[in-house]
Amino acid sequence: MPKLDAIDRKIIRSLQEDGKISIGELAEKVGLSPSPCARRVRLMEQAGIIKGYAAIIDQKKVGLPISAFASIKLERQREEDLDRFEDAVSRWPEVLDCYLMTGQRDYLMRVVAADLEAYERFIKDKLTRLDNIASIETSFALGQVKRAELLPIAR
Amino acid sequence: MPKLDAIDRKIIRSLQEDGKISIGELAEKVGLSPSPCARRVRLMEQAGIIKGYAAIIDQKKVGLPISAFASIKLERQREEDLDRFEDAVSRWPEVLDCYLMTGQRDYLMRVVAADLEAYERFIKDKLTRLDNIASIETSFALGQVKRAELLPIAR
DNA sequence: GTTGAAAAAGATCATCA
DNA sequence: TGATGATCTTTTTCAAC
Repeated sequence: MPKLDAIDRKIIRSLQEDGKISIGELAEKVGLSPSPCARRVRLMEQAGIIKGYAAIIDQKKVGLPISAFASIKLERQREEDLDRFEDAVSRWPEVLDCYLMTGQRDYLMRVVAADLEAYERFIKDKLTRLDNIASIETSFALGQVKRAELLPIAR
Repeated sequence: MPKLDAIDRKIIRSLQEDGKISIGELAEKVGLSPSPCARRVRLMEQAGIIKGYAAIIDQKKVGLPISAFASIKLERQREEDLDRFEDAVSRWPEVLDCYLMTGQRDYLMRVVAADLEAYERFIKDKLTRLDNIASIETSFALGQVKRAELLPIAR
């Protein structure tokens, strides 16, 4: 894994703020000429540091105002039980974020939905269909205060 | 606010999967010629449906392996108390996600950090400096199972 | 909404320092 | 690792249909 220097970090920062910035502009921002700048970007893409580029969409404006957080406890926590659960989660498009947690609960996931009914359908038709679920606790978000893409990387 | 038809939704879907796809390729994918396709993208950008474009960065690979979830309860919940809290959150780069919640806890936020010490510093130097914090409960993520950008929009 | 063409901007690559 | 310059691709912006 290549080490990141100050210029790499500047590049990452700029690309998180604007993924569509041109190489020329980016190069100018970080104090390089376009070629070496493009080379650094390519290397970071290949190394998986830059995983990809995405348009950021307003959830509400596309009819998905609900974010529900579900805390999930499994009955068994062997490696293969976790893998099976994680495979399922990866396939469900309603689950936007999912973390394996320390402490009481095993997983914390954020599920988006058009309304409460759609969320209930997700729980009933998908989540509870898995054997191995010990408990589910849901809290709903009243609003998104922040969802940032910009990681707090040292300058 | 313009209504989204099936083609708009396809465009959104493609742009979430690859924010850097060219207009030509995108047009082909959604079954349009480039000009109207570019126009639809521009309109959705202006309407704020597409909020922007960002590079997706691997948190671990840039030295930020810790994700901590902090549940926060405020002492007072008047409009202005919430606003003040949300302003602070918006300014703190360590907080990547933050939601206003129903139920017992007022806010749920995800804080990223290089290590536990950095997280503690965030809590001590920033979060607890706010008056109006009644309680903080932290759980740590052992790993990120999923963080998707692709919203589950009806086809 | 489509097509086609021309102008402008951007990406890429070989090469040299 | 960075700079330069030639080349090739893509985007944008028109017009006309």
